[in-house]
Amino acid sequence: MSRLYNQYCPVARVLDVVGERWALLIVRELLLGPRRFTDLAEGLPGIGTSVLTTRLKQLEQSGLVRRRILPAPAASVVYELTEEAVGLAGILVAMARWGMSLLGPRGQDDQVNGRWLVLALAVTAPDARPVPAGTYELRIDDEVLNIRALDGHLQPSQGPGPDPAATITMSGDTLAAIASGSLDLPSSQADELIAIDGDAAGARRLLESLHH
Amino acid sequence: MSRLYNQYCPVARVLDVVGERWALLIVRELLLGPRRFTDLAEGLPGIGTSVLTTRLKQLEQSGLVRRRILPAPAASVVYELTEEAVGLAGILVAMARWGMSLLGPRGQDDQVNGRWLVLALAVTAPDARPVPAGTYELRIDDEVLNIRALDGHLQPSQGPGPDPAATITMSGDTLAAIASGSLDLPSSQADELIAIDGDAAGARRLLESLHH
DNA sequence: CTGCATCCGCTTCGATACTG
DNA sequence: CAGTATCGAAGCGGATGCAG
Repeated sequence: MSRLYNQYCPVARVLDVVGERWALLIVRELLLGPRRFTDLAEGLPGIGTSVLTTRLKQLEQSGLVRRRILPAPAASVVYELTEEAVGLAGILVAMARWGMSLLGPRGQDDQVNGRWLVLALAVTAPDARPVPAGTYELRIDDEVLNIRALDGHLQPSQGPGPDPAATITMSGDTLAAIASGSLDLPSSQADELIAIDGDAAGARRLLESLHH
Repeated sequence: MSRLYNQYCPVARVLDVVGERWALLIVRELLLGPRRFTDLAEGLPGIGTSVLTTRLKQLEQSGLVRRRILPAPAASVVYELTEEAVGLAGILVAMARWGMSLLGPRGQDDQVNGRWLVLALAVTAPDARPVPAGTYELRIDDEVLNIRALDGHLQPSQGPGPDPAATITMSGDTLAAIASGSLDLPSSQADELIAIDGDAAGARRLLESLHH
């Protein structure tokens, strides 16, 4: 078991469960949908597989993560959040919102990942101009994600979007550049780096909300 | 510097700054007002003074905590949250809300502290029946705290309340018993353990919201 | 190939003792 | 009171090994 604070305090109890290194980032990875062990390891550079194993076991024991074996023919193991863990989303959202102010310019050795920034996008968008309702599919570095927009609220998840209003293709580097503000969105440079198929206006509105 | 994740992700950036052990609990302690080094150490059982020193330096360097020397005649050192850190309150609130479901019955060796539960009180109250507006002073184990209620929102802070509508005196154990549900509030047993001076109805309403 | 377990060098933590 | 010094124990990161 992890080292406990032994405090009768709700905040301390949360930290008992997800306060150790990597734990909340694992939850972040699973927020967009189930993932396999190696996918998680890849999305968490530097974690070390033994720590990942330990954390997954701890999270499973805490009832936050479920280990599930996909039905044939896949037959592989995936990890997914339980219903208990959906409450954690509120914490992640609060962290992501405040963290946007800490993001600053992209550091020398900062890794970039499409799912991280899609999450950031979904969290910051409600503060910006509303995005037209619909599903937007994002293809970022060979990863396919989607965001469902409904009355100002944005729900991100992994996989192709069902009946997308627009499909946006770009690199993670480009998305990071938008987030950092180093790439202006209404620019010819941006048009070269971003391919939009479908509702271009809505897609632009979505991306604009990442940096405002 | 602390070990960084090196991810261009708002959540990871937050964890870079407050993700290490004890960091968020230090912020929790400071949420109710400035505190001295030894007060912090006392409110964080098991921390070890060298870790506390390290964390305070890191938080100061991150611009979240300010080290201030009180004017004469006190002339002692206090630590307080900066304006940057107020955004952290949203994270703590999200954690406290979700953490209430993890709280459960009080464990064998769970420490109890008035400020922790006052924080819990302030966070859960908006979900319950509204508390009449006004300031409520809480005296818990020789610690004096207060909660300002205004249209459903509760703002806790340390020290005596200005012009309190009611003064509530009780032990931390009693407050924990209410939170855990092991002590029913409208009961003769509770009346013996809780002393209310002033607006008893409002005070009861406040305490009721801790367990609903 | 995936999903770990094991080992090792290093860092961090917890606890206590000590100092201006 | 406000820390610094110290030291054993625990945890982490990286590499490697290996079974299904």
